[in-house]
Amino acid sequence: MTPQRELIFRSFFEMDKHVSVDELYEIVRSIDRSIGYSTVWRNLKLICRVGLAQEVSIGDGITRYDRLTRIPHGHLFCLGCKKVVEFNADQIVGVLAQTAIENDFTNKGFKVEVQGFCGECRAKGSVDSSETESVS
Amino acid sequence: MTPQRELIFRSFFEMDKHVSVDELYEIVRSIDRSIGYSTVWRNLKLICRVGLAQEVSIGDGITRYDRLTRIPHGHLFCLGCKKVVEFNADQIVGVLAQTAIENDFTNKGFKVEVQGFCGECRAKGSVDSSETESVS
DNA sequence: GGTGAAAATGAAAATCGTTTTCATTTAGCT
DNA sequence: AGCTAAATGAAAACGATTTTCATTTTCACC
Repeated sequence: MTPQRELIFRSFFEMDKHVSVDELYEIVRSIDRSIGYSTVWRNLKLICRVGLAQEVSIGDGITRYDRLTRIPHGHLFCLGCKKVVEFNADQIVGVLAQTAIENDFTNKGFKVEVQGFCGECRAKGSVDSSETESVS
Repeated sequence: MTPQRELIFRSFFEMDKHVSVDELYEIVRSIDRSIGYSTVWRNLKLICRVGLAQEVSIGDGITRYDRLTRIPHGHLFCLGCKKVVEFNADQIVGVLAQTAIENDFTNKGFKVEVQGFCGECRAKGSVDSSETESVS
């Protein structure tokens, strides 16, 4: 356990939101100026590999890292301000587990994401009306 | 409506799986050798913009395009062979809609993805046991 | 407390999918 | 047919991710 790794791990698990490599890089850099970008990247990958986080893409080309808790949750993703709100997915996991079984899959994880606009963005009028109701 | 666009649209909507730009490019190219990559890319973006498809990322860095039907569905994604199986998500949309309302979001779409291993991959033993149960 | 092998780091470069640019062609309207 | 806006194709630009490699550090073992 190098001091760099310790700092990266600590910083990551203290976050209350999904960070990108750049974001975490800036954070650890404010504490230790000498840490390299690739070290941050490699350690985030490591955290994923050992199952403590997972990569999430919200469509803007930037990979973010979502700390995995024992509490199943999904994400509400605001198309306006890019805010991410987590919600409890207890009701959904059962359905998904059943679905996996029915399709002869072993379930190793899931992602549930709802895209939309939050109240603030609706109030600000930053709602792109060209967005169509979509269904995956 | 240019002939290139028509070919790209037709080809895309005939597909029964999610295609990447490269895949669709190869397909239309086997019919019209002169079509450019950027034309395929632009038309896929266009299809998304008008709400007939949506981009999906399954974590391998390649964006695929999922034709939108009126039938809500989720995806079972095999970590072994990368196969994607769709499943009906009727049971889940209600929960998600309710969740959106509770969080003051207007629901514009959703994604439900289950990662795991399909029966074939389990039989072939191509199951990476380092994969941990994960929960988003 | 040394010692050596394996692992981790930092800087830079490579990679590769995506996106833009721009000159040219084409479609669609009158 | 003539005009304008839109679409196309080739190439270049872009940018996040990933690899390379020389150097440093950790850690197990003596």
